Amino acid sequence: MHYWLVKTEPETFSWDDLARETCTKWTGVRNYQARNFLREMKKNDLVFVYHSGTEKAIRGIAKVITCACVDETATEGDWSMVELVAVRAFKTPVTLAEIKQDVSLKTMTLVNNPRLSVQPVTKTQWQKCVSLSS
DNA sequence: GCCAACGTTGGC
DNA sequence: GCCAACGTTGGC
Repeated sequence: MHYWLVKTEPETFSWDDLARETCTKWTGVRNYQARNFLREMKKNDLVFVYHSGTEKAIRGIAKVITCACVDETATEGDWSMVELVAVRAFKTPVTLAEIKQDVSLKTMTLVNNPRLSVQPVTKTQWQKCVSLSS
């Protein structure tokens, strides 16, 4: 059981879009590091969904329903996607500002490498963020 | 294989 | 709108 965080620009694809669908193909990742993390995802792993841009907050939790397979939207190269389903929205989104303020979350990849679109989250970080969200 | 130039992302 | 950080590209 592993924990992850995926980023999305809400103008392009938002948490609400995800929540509306029963199965979302998480396509379009075109970065090797991010792709390799996608490939490590296993069915039932849990995933924070983060909005970049003006919001800069984790909006909710999704679940991996099928692990990595070929991203059919890629016209060239060797890219992967997973399928996700929304589990629940956060009552209170956890903002980047809050995360940066919290000493125990300073090591989150979101803080240290904000450009990475798929990132691992430790169990400790996961639980802390969940506790901030209610 | 190195590195400069360039493009993209994302926070501020 | 700006800029820092990072990744990619291409010339050598």
